[in-house]
Amino acid sequence: MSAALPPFPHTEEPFGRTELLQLDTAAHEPNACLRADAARNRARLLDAAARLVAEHGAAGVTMEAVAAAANVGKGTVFRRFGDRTGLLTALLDHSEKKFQAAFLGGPPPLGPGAPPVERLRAFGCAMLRRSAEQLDLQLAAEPSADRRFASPPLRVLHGHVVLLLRQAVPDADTELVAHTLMGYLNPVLIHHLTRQCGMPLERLEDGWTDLVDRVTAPACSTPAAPARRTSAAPAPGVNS
Amino acid sequence: MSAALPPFPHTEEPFGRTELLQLDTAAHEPNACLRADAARNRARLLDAAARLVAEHGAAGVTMEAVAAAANVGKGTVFRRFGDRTGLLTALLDHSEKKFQAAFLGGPPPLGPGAPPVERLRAFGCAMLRRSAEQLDLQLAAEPSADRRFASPPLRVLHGHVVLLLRQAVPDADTELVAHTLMGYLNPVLIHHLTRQCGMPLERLEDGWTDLVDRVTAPACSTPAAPARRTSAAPAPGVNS
DNA sequence: AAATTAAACGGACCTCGGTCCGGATCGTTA
DNA sequence: TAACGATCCGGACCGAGGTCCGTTTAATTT
Repeated sequence: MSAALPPFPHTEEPFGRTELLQLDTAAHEPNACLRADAARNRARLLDAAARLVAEHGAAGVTMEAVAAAANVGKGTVFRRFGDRTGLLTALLDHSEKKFQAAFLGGPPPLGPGAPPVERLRAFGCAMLRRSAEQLDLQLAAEPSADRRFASPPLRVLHGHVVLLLRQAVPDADTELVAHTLMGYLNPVLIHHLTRQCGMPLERLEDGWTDLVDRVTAPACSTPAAPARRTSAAPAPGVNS
Repeated sequence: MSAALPPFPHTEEPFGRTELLQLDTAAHEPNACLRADAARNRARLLDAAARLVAEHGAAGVTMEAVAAAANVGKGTVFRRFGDRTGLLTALLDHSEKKFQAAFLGGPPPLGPGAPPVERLRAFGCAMLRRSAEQLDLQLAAEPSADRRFASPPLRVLHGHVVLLLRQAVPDADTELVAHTLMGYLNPVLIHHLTRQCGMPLERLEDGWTDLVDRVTAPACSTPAAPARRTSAAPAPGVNS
């Protein structure tokens, strides 16, 4: 119906189908097999974009402005990054990679070594703090609807949480619980709570640890939980 | 910095500052004190929009198209509804009102009369089902960032959940927990899970009741919950 | 080194959301 | 009913995202 053939053959796959959990470095290592000029322009563009963001904030990152500032045609920007969110995402990529490395292989309590529940706590707090900076960029990069949850970075994060949850609360629909947890860390929500409602970040962090505790608490005889047809199975559809 | 004076004096307040919880009917009753021609055009526009949505889906609702279909100038559309999301929101308004009435004053288990936890369960399931239809419209009406959480409809929903939570789990930062719960019901997430991952709605419903149970479970000695500086107080900042 | 081809380039062009403002209308007051 | 001010109307206009397609260029083959 709408599955248009790629208008640009080699657009930086806005959101490829990275298979499950694994550092998505390889698939995303940028200047890998790019033609020389392409790589050069990519660098120029990213550089220009960063400059613009520094000068005029995320809102100042106009596709035309970036193109101009990089001495490059508008079409080139779209070819490389697909669309605006693609460009912004690429800008955030560096910080993203660092964070992934931290909770996948770094030292405890974020990385492996600590008990799952504790890692969950650390995970959320780290994300909250990371979002506190970068908030404007993250908001601007927020893709509407579809891609939002399909994006590789989010998939990695989600997958990580699922893994930890499976250890902490095996008897649960971890997929769904993970989405709940991740929802709490949604930049849009964080923005609303901190910037619009004026909540201090500490309160959000407390809320997070409390949430983790509640969600991972042993099911100690909930009073009346009628007819729960809990289907905690891996699920039929394409997971994510 | 950006607080522009209203370009249009009488634009249907996209998102007014309705004070706290209360059926926002009064404040929003549409054709109230509108000039005759304005009211007439408002009706025409809404009608045209509905027609377009029926014919071409939510994506077909272009501001220009609506204006044309209603035999009205483009500016008029913006004057009345502020922007695209305002128009879409107005379209969803009817269903919204019905739903609000149902859980605020309707029969149990949705309305008052049942125990809080049970009402919470019903609430989520009802929302899930309501979203299942209307999904495309809701997605299209989704305002980006800012207004997302400031919108009166969402405030009412959120407020309701807060109220129920205060009864069910007095010792908790209900504000935050409510946001968590509402996050689970986010149309974008529902869309992803049902349409993109192919999860059956039933699974989401099970997930909801399970979530409610976990979150409202009595705090029965969580193993090791170190140094939780739980500040469950009404909170300093502007609540929402 | 010349030929070949896949990919990259660039900018004209389109669409759509949103703004502006001169002129038409409504509702009211005298 | 005549005049007046507040409100509304409409469509020209603007900026930004996104597409197209003819041209240029980097890599590979002969």
